Amino acid sequence: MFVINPQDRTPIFSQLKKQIIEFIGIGILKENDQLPSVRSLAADLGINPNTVSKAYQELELQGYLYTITGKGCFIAKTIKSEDIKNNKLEEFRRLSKECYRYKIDKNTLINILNEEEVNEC
Amino acid sequence: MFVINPQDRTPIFSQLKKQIIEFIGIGILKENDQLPSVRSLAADLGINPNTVSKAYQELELQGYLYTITGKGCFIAKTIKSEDIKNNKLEEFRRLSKECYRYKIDKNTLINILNEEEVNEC
Amino acid sequence: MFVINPQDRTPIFSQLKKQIIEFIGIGILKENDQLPSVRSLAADLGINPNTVSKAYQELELQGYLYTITGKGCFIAKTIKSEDIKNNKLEEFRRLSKECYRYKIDKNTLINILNEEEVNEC
Amino acid sequence: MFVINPQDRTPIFSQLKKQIIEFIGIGILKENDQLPSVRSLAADLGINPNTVSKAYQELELQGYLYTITGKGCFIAKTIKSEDIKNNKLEEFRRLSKECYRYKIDKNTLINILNEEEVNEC
DNA sequence: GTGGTCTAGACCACC
DNA sequence: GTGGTCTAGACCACA
Repeated sequence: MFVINPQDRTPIFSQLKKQIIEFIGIGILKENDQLPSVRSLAADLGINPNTVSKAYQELELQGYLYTITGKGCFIAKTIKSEDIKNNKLEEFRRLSKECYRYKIDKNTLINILNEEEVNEC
Repeated sequence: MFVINPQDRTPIFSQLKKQIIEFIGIGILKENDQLPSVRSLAADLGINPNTVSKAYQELELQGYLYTITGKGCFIAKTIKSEDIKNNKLEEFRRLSKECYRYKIDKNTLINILNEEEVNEC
Repeated sequence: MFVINPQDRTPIFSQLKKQIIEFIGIGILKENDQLPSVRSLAADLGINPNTVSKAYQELELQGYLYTITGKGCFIAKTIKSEDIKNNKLEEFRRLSKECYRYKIDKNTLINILNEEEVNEC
Repeated sequence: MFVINPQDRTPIFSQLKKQIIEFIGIGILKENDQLPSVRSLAADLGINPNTVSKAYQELELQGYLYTITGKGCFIAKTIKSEDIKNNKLEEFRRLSKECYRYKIDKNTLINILNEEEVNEC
């Protein structure tokens, strides 16, 4: 389900967090879905359970998960899913602004949007 | 000229590199322009000279700068400007793809493009 | 009768204990009242019978309950009610002290007391 | 400066977090004050640096601190200090409500407030 | 020097 | 079985 790239310089627990947030955003992980257990996921990915635990705990602090000790970790109310989309939109706005500063033409950007829309189908 | 945010988690030398590259891309820094000396820039920004030095060294390795010992650092051929645009476009393509995966509507994205185009004027 | 919040980080058996003690304090549960059986309460609350059992056992150890094997669990002498009030008062004193240390004004605290007194009616 | 009670069942890192938050609330720790380094505090308290680090990191996630890698940890904008007071007030309101439910008289509570106010001076 | 990450391995509480 | 905490010890990046 999740993929860790050891070459990537971003910390393992961050890679994991990012993927979980993405899966919530895309809708693969839904409210009250149970996440794999700390130990099993660690074994699957070949990493230390503490590392998985750290990812889960930070996600809990940020409100993406809730934990029931002795039972497992579960996706929190999907309100967060809207937050995730909004973050993406903010990122998009920032990047658009940057493109304009580099004097990139709006039509060039819209062409890319059209191309990728087709790829997606 | 440059702005450093020490609270930002991205290393200071990276912040500096990024801004120099951006200035080359936008055209504020042109071929053969001289950069401020390591010491003076460090003093201006209130950071360690080693940090400035590290930024300059990496930029030289990547071909953005050339150094003349005893004289200073200078911007290398501005051809890089095109590369930077292309990098931005690739980034834009990647982000668009992601937005579609999040089921964000194309019109929402185009609206943002329109809004930012106006802001830019 | 009892309410369990599995998402709450306090262990379920503690939540249960706390509510039983409160009910004794308020007078809802009186001396010699019978508590629901371990199995039925567990079924009602959708939790593990072991968890209910643990709560009952600890309460018995603390003198709040007595058990008659084969018949069930019963509330012990209600004298405990006074103790509970005193505990609350001690807690109140501790918290008041803390508020003062935080430079919170006495009038602010009295206002809250007045507001809640009205709500209670 | 900080005190760890190993007898206390609450986790060490939580005890530490709590004390730091209190110190911010009381005003002992102010905006931009530097906290002791992870290693030195760990040595002082006789605990593992990782444990201190965990406390600091959670406080950062919650907005109480900011970290400059290579320099240290610093108290964030004191806006948080208001939050801390408000949390105390909420706690006070909850406890007041509870006292009333136990049929504790308002005057009893006000007497305690008066007594503690004197002690504080 | 600073903090950040990771591992290995231990022990605990809860269900 | 679940997650939570802690230690010891290693290595890295940054200033």
